Amino acid sequence: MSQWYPKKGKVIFHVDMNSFYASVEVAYDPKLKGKPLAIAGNPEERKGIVVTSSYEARAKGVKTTMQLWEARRLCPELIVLRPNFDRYRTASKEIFQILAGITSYVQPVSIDEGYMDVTGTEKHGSPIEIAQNLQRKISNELDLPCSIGIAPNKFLAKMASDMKKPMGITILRKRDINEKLWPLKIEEMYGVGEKTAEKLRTFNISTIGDLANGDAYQLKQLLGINGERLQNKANGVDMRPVDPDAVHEFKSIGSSQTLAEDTIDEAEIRKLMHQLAENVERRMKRKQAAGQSVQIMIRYHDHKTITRSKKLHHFIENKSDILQFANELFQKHWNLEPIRLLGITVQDVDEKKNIAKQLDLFTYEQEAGKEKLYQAIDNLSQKYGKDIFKQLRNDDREDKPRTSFQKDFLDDFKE
DNA sequence: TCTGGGGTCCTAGGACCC
DNA sequence: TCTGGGGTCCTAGGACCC
Repeated sequence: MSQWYPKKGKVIFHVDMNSFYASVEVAYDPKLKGKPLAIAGNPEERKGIVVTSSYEARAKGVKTTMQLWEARRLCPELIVLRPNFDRYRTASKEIFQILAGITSYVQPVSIDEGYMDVTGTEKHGSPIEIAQNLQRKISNELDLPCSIGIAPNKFLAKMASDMKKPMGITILRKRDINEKLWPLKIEEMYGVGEKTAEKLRTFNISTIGDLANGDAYQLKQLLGINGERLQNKANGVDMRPVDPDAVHEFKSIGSSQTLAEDTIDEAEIRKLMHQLAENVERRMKRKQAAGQSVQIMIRYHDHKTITRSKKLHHFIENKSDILQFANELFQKHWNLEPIRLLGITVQDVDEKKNIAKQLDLFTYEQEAGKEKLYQAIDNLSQKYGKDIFKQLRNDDREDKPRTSFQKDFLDDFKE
């Protein structure tokens, strides 16, 4: 005899560490417990802004991104520490190891938060019991507080974890959204920032409920594909799976820095470019990665920011290569006005083991040697008109059979 | 005083190919 | 010949998140 079962949905957790950097510092030095604490950039320079603060500091009005001098004015007894990223990375690894004790479907989304798909893990208890145990374990073993949202999908879990802090556990079922989600102001919705909230307000949409029940066609006109997605989420619909591999699919690695003072001094700029290229190289090495385009970012004195990038024909990973292409872009595009910030990012990045799969090793080596040639062809084509040379280059890229002219040219050129 | 630094995803125009 | 449409790649910028 067949029996009807309600189709069971998924159970998704969103685990969110509470004021993570500050909490790690307190766990590391318990004397800080109960005191107003802020983690901030260099207080001597203008980048001295609050990155995170303890709840004691928040009670005095200290907020993330606040200028340090302002935070100190609000809270004179504020203890300020510089960030210690190695410490935070270590704590993060330990947290995710604890989560992995329940299921392998864990997707870290940043250093201090992640999703879990705990569907079918009944042997560890009911969802609420699992959440309580995780929270207790992270607190007992690492002395770190977290909030956990429990829901049928990622979006609702994310919104739920935000509802009770610190050390909260919140369940947000589909049938609860009308009461718990819809009254929230639209800017509290994950994925809605200042600009989008502003646009939505012109449509008289000021709560998540307004968005859920808004005109789908109008929303699409206003926000494109994002309008559709946001409205679905507002209605509790989000099909994105928890993807444990997403963390390995990083796409860019960059480093940028605001200067102590705006500058046009080329020696100083060169020094900073070196530093940035070195940072990028170090982080690429750590991830065993290489990338296929280079982007620079220049922020001028007036805050105007430009990005310029170049796609390469081969993968790069070393400081010298990164610096070379970054410098070329910089020379070409700097308008000689005072610079406030510089950045270098390598894009189209992948782990080297994956690249080796795409390209056999022979090709990989060969590609590296071709870059100079391509560069020269680019130059020549600018000088003599581009058609013949462009064709030449495209044919070469695509490994089409070459005409004898092209072959001769290439051979000539190599010598 | 003009908010740091690390990211992801989307859009839109131009070039180019079919 | 200027006549259309579709698709992909590259580049630059914008919005958003932690």
